[in-house]
Amino acid sequence: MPSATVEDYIKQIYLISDESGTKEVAMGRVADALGVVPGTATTMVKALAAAGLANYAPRVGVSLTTQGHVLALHVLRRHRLIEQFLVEHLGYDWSEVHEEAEQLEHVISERLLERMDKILGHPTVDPHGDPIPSASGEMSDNKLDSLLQGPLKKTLRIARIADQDPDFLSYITRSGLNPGASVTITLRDNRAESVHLVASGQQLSMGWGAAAKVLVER
Amino acid sequence: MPSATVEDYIKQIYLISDESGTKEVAMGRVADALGVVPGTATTMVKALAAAGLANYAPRVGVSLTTQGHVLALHVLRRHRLIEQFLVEHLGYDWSEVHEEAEQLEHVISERLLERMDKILGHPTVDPHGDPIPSASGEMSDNKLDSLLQGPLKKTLRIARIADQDPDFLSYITRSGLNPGASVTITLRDNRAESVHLVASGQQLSMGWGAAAKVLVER
DNA sequence: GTCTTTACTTTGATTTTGCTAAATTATCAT
DNA sequence: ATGATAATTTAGCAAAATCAAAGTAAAGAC
Repeated sequence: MPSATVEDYIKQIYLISDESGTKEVAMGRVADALGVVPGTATTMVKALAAAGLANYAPRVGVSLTTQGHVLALHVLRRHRLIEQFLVEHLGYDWSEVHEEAEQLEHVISERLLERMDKILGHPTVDPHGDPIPSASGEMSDNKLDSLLQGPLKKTLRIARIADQDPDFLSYITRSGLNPGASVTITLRDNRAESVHLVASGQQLSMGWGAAAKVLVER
Repeated sequence: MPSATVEDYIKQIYLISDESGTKEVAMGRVADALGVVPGTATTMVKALAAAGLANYAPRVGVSLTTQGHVLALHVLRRHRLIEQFLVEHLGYDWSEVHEEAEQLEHVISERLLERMDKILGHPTVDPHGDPIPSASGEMSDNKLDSLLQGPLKKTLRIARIADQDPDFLSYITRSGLNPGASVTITLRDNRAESVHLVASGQQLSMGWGAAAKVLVER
């Protein structure tokens, strides 16, 4: 069985690759994501390659093999199902589930995972709106617009918040921008790099950095 | 934070001490319980002593300090609450919860533990009838008779099965001797070292080894 | 086209954790 | 006292994961 550290590396490589849209992930980004010095990442990624989980090209980056991809989706499935379970059945707030899931994802058994899945009714997204891979490794990847791309003056639905930081998430909650809530983009100001919104009757504005993390649909 | 291994050592020392009724636990028993050679146990127990969790007297044995005792009860609380939760809320059979809890007990957060406790209604025993220490470290220790000591021809209630082996537990289930079930001891045969019972209308008999693990009350 | 910056790799070492094997020593029962 | 049993000591291994620091390569600056 892969160690918790290996699972974390694979997961991060997957997430970075997915987010950036590139197959190869630069070592620097891996090192950053794992909070280690670059040399450590290089060493570890070589080990992943030796274990058949990744392809490593020096000075280019790392990509996942089929096997690595499968593992990444398994880890993500565990993580997100746990988050969903904590919110649905343990009374957790969605802003506080990440840390707990981070630990549990490495020790939970297949059996427990599938029981949770069944009890939850085979959910396809977690509390943040992140898609949950199926047991067979499929995952919906409908491309969503962020508040930076979505149309103005239309009623949109918050589909996903692409950040796990509790502070940011509770700001989102306070602003009435939880997944599922409705929002209308009233104005985008390119000079000020800000977006103006109306959500649950309230007017508010946010900078581009934050707006990019709020994904909407419809 | 103590490692999973440290927690396992402390837990086992507690359990052996509790079961044998002696404060000091011989190193051999520790080594056996943890599945290591005696030298390993000696080294580890010295480390526990250095960490203030145990008192170690060479050639005598190991006992827990107050701190170690507190830790042991915490670990036991986690383990047993998890077992109870798996049975009550995840549809686990009581014979299969032990392994899962063994893993989870080392990573679950205090917060999650207390949520589970609350949702379960602050149970005082787990699915095997083992008492669950309270958050403040108290634990009921009503001395129970086993089938070897209980009175003959009285209706007794199964209170606890003092074994975690899935095989044994599913034998218990098949025999209708789950915790909570009623049983009557009809005969004890000292020559044959056997006990004869009636449980849920069925007659059965078991040897002393097995009978000692079935604890009854009333 | 050389230079410099930045990113990455290499090397060598360390730390932590847990373990074993084998030799030695103490304890206890007879 | 003697021998058996149990525990201890010592020395050492091995895996996992890390860092510091020196070296190298590639890319853009000029």
